[in-house]
Amino acid sequence: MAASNSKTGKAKSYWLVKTEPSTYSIDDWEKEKDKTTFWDGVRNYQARNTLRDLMKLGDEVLVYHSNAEPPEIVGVAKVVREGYPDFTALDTNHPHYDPDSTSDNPRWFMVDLKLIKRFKKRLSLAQAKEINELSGMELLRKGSRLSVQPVKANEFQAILEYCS
DNA sequence: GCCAACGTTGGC
DNA sequence: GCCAACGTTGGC
Repeated sequence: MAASNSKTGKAKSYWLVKTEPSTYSIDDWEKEKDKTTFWDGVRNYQARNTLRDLMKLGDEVLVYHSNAEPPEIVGVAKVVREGYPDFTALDTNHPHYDPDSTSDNPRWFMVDLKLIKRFKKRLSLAQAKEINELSGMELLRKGSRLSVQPVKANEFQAILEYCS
């Protein structure tokens, strides 16, 4: 039986988000009030659509450190607020400001995520490549750059098992 | 630091 | 609508 989402009763979905630890790491996240943060700054349409339309309350999200040594999956978060306009795109003083996004017609979206697990045993990209179950993972696709991406239930499960 | 892969822009 | 040029991502 598939895990169900406690809020909607529908099947839970799984995702992965990337962050560069030199900018925002899981340690920074840990210090947030209620371990909750808004996932701003995504400026890619496919990822935007995921944030706006697909990520639902209670969905679980792998946290990945990109541009890191080593690059690795470091924990799990969950969606605590569904898609809403990314206000940093509307703020002229913000580095993520986008003049083409307006409050009437917002172009970029974000969700709120709460950190729920820090892996004691992290899964590096190199290690992930050794796990058969993960061979089809979007993260492992050559040239994959999507910063918000879907994860299959069996992939999520395999990663949890490895990291616990 | 290098560079392959990718998404976006803009001339035509 | 094509596609070259460009900027960015992100592993190595």
